[in-house]
Amino acid sequence: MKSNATQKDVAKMVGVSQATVSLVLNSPGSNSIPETTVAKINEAVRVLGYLPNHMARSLRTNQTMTLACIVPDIMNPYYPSLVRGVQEVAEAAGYDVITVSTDGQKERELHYLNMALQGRIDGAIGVFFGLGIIDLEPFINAGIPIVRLEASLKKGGSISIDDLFVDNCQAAEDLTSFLISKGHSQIAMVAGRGGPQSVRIDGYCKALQSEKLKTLIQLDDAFTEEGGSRATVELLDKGEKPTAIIAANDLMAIGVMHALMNRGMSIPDEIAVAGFDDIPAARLVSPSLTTVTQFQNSLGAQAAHTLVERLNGTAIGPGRATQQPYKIIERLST
Amino acid sequence: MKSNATQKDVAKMVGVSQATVSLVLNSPGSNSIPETTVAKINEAVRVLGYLPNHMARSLRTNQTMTLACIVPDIMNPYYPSLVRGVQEVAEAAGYDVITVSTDGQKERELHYLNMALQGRIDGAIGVFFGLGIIDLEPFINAGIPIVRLEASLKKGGSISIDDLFVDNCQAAEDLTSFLISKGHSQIAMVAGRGGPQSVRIDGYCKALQSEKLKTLIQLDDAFTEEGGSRATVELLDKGEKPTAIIAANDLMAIGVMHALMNRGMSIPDEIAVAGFDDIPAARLVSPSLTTVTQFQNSLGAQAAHTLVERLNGTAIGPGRATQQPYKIIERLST
DNA sequence: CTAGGCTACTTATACGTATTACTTATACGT
DNA sequence: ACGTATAAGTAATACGTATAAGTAGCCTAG
Repeated sequence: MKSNATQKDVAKMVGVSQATVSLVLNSPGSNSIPETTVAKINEAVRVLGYLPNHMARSLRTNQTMTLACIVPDIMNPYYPSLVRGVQEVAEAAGYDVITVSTDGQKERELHYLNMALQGRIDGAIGVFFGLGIIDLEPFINAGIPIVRLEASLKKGGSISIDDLFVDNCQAAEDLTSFLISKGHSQIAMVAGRGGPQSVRIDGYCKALQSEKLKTLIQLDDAFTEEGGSRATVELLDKGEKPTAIIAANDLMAIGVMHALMNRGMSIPDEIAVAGFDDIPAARLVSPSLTTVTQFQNSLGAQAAHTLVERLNGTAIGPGRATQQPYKIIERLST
Repeated sequence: MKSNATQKDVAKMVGVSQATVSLVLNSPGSNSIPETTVAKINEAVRVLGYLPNHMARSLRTNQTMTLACIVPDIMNPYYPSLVRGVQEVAEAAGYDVITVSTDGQKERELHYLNMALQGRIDGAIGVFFGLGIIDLEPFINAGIPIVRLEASLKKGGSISIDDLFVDNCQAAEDLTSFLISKGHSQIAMVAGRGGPQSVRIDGYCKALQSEKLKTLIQLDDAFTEEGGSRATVELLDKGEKPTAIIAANDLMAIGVMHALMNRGMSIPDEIAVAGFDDIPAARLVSPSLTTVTQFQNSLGAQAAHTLVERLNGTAIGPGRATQQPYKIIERLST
């Protein structure tokens, strides 16, 4: 079915040609069509409930007014507010947003980027785990703007891409220093193995080394609550007695808290805990979790802004890597 | 830019007509084109990196292979897993999914549904706060399948729409009965004013009345953690001494827990707390929260399944309202 | 030896729009 | 009265695809 009125129908009703209808609809005011005809066309549009066919228009103009927002997993509590930020800015600029989850798989990341080559989207904002800059090059070369969100400054070489990055190394260093300033000297780190956020471990080490304190890192395979719990149990069973634990993300931090509470340790009196990301649950747990926010909502908004500027030609020239802010949110767990 | 190879380019390279290329690409095997030609075409497709232009194809076929998933707010922790469920099934069936947030505003809900009339999507799955069945009728009549997710059985009258609903009234009754069976007789309910989940209050009342117990309802404007806290404080300040509190959703329940802990009350020993929705934070708080899951992931999958069946004609006939399961998840807060 | 049938295609058209190039009628200045 | 400028449109075309309808050549049955 889906039988909508077309410009032809509108034209027939008014008694003009389809071209005239298109003219009136697309250049409001600035053409030679008199008020009376414009009014008649608008009335017919209203009566017939005419809506432009998006596919036809896109085919003609080669513009879809649609962006892709590509994230690893929409169920990961870090991402929804990022997505929301993208949507807000994009829609204000007249773009619709397709949000997709890739599970960090390279092939799925590629699949969605290929939508651009199929003419389905005009550009993309993405957190890519699988794809490197080399994989993105064909898209850039094809003139498809991509804004990448990264956990650290990436050197793109000669390839021109817009990167938004939060300096997670520095953030981890700051968080660690913050704990040192609170009087802690035995600070452990609990993290997942590999992953794009391993720079957080680097920052942690840097802060401790500059104070000549010793590092204590416990890894687990999973970046989840369970992973955090498991790592903490292992740590304690080794006989370690840190006065503070930094987890590589909030989910792990909450796992750390659970493990500690199970051992009857009180937070923050006996031991402090801090995480990364400021997921919604961070302020909901007891005690509320000290963490580092990356202002995901603004980050998404900024990304969309950058992409839209590329698309409408406001921004030209080579891609730029711009640093985005982070902030330690002190709560009751420290 | 976006200069891709077209079927015409492929045809030219092989030395056949564009129609032949289309034929080969769309009816694999079942036509009169010999193996050798097919092979040559496929090779040219590979060499040129041909990808079908989605807009042109959609214009021609009047199918977009894209669905909309319309939710009030992707940042609300209830929705991501629903969305994920939709995506999984839809993509397996060859459909892409556009996820959008409406903030429950009628106009935005309409805006996104209008994408269907513009030929951008083939169908929609939605949680509609603003739109009633009357508003959806034009879409149904236009042959656009919509699957609606509801918190209770809605009578659609003569209008044929597919509804998936979880009997929230019964769920609330069950949850209340569950607490009664645990020995509670003073059970309060904390809820937001209005909202589509007010049926949960009905279920709560029903359970208590059938046991001749008295109801105690405290309302607040916000369905949030703050709302839950505020309502709890008010309740306690009135001198009420419930032994259990049911909140209208998990966020409020967590607010309730915070308020109680601030008063030095221990959960669940002095007072039990339960919520609805099983958001990710529910198992992360301490004590972990007893709640009611609606199996959002399966719910989304089921919705997508229903929609796909409508789209490919597997399911015909009038719309059906089908009940979906829920389950009480007992955790440590009760 | 010819009608019919098959193979392997090709030609032509339509989807709904945006846009360029063109046309007709009127108005205007001289 | 004539040439030109302007107003108010129209006609034609292209975007890339799917598909219905057609065709040329060959083969086989009768």
